Amino acid sequence: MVKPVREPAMTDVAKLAGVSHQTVSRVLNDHPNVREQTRARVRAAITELGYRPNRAARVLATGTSQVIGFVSRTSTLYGPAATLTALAEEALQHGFAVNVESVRTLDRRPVAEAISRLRDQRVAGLVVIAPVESANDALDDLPDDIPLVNVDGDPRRPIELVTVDQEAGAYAATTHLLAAGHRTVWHVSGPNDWFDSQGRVTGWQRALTEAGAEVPPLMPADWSAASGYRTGQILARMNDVTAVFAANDHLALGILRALHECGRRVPEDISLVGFDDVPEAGYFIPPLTTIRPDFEAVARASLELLLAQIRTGRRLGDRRMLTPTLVSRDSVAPPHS
Amino acid sequence: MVKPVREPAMTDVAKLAGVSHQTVSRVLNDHPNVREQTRARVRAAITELGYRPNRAARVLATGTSQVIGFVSRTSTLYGPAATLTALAEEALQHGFAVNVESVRTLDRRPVAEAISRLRDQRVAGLVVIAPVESANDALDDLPDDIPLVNVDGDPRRPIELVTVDQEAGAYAATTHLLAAGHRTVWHVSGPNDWFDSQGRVTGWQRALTEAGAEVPPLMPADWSAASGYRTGQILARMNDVTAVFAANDHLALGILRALHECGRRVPEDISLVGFDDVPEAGYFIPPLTTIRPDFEAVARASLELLLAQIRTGRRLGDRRMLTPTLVSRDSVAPPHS
DNA sequence: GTCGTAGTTGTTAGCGCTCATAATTGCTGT
DNA sequence: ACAGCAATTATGAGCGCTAACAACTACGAC
Repeated sequence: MVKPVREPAMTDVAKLAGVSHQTVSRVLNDHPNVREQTRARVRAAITELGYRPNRAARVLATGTSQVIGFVSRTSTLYGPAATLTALAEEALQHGFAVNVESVRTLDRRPVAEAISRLRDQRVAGLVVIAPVESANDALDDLPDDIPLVNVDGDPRRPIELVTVDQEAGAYAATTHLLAAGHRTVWHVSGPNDWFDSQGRVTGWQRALTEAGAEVPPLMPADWSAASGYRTGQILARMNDVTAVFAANDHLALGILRALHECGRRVPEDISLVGFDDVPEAGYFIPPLTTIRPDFEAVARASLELLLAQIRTGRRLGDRRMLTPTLVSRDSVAPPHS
Repeated sequence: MVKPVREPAMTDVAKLAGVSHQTVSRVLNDHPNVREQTRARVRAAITELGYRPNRAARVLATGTSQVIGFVSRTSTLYGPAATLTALAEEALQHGFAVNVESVRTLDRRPVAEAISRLRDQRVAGLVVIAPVESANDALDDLPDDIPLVNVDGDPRRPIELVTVDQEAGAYAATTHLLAAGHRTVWHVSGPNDWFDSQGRVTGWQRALTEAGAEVPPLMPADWSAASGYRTGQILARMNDVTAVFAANDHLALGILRALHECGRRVPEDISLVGFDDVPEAGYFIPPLTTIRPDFEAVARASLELLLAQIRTGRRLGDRRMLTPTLVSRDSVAPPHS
């Protein structure tokens, strides 16, 4: 590991193949106008030497890399994790690698620093998961000559945005509950600085209002099962509650347990709908009816918008809003009067 | 975004500050022997121009980057996701970025290719999550001059390895159940090509054997709640089963639901212990007693071993085995005779 | 036989940085 | 005031690649 011999470079390959380094470069980049025979000789030399092109040199020479920067909060929340893995794989299909910067909080400073580090590496573009305002602020500092896609970000900002239609999802969830015969639906929301939360609240309210149903007070929580549990304990004690829409599945899980402990049955006494369709949602007790966003589609759309920017060289202001679907399972039933 | 002016480079800063580019380099790298006044002038020029150092050029010049390559299977399994985020953050503390390569399968080829791509970028080191044999095979091709840490890999291979002591965890789970008074413990295992699964099976068997308990047949499954559910349906029909150790929490969730549906109560009729302590395990019905590996510690240890290799310039053959702890909740009780 | 042309290959000059080294500066002490 | 020395700063040569252009091959047309 003490560097005894330096790794073979293009010139070494060239020498061995008896051509110029430029020809090697041509072969590597699949340029036309290289005789088949020469190409073969170069290929042979490459494998013989175990040559691997130096990306850094290429980046330096071309001014751009085949790497996409990804910024997200450190967390094991299902959504971001699912988006990341999907994105990495999708990027690979297009010949890009993904460079991840995790930040501990979504405050402006740390997000801006993460972006800055990524830019130092001359990433070809940036995908930022910015579900709260402060993270969006960090994007303001960016010059508009760098390809950028904002996932789950502020819908009011004029940059490329890919997002799940939270409002439509929440609307569907609420309507589904109403359609089952419930007079109204309670909502346990996520942190109120998240756009996701805000959208879900809006959709819930709209569904209620349109249906002429009373809008009960909001039950605020965060995304955790723990806070769902606490909220559930309150819900269980209010006997006019017959239907609840939880802002995500883990919240729903906590609620489920609280209701169970208090002897309120789901769906017989109370109906419940979640959001996210985490892989295990179908195995809750009872299996949870929930809203399923397509995270792979989010990743695909993000990459698409990003590549379009990289290709054309400028912001296009495109947006993609993906409508989630309702997955009906066993946690919803008509109220017993 | 059409590149009208090129980004400022070191020489531009130098010119503005009235020094040589080398002095700028010194300031950037915190070298001593720069007069305070000069340093200030350079700093001023840097901010005035909005200069950002070009990483690629630095990599080219030094032959090494400040980036760590990470290879893992595309998945939303809790363990790998948790390890990744923890690693990314830990790496940052040490001035490293993390470059993620997701692979769709853990077969040798795709893993080897992922590693190869990372090496093209001259990453300073590699962290590979290789929980099955085929992924480990891909590591054999690597020359030993590249820093490497294998997470959850084959314990028999002589490379740096960080792993959770699966066997100890399984042993603790099984013993816990035995200590509650159960005559024996059934085990629902993960995919049998995973080392994690194998270790858990071994630990379970050892605990049983040492206690002189009968070793019941293994119930094979994969990591999913769905397969836990299917297995649980069988378990529920066998009335000599009083205690079950599930290879992970999601499996346990599926089992919980199957048992519930069949009218078998947990823990009154059957006790259950899981593995992983996913954030929501405490909100299952009933709250799940489980084994908690410390994924942050895994990330920390991995980075430590990797940095040691990077520093010293060679493989040290170090290993770290992290003992998980038992988190006792409500899914275990004595059998009623 | 010479010229044009397309197809192929080679040459040169950077990209922006760090390293090794050389040159300069500012202080000592005498 | 000047050698002597350390602290500071400057110079030049790469790192391995690509882009632009130059140059060399055939080969048929004139």
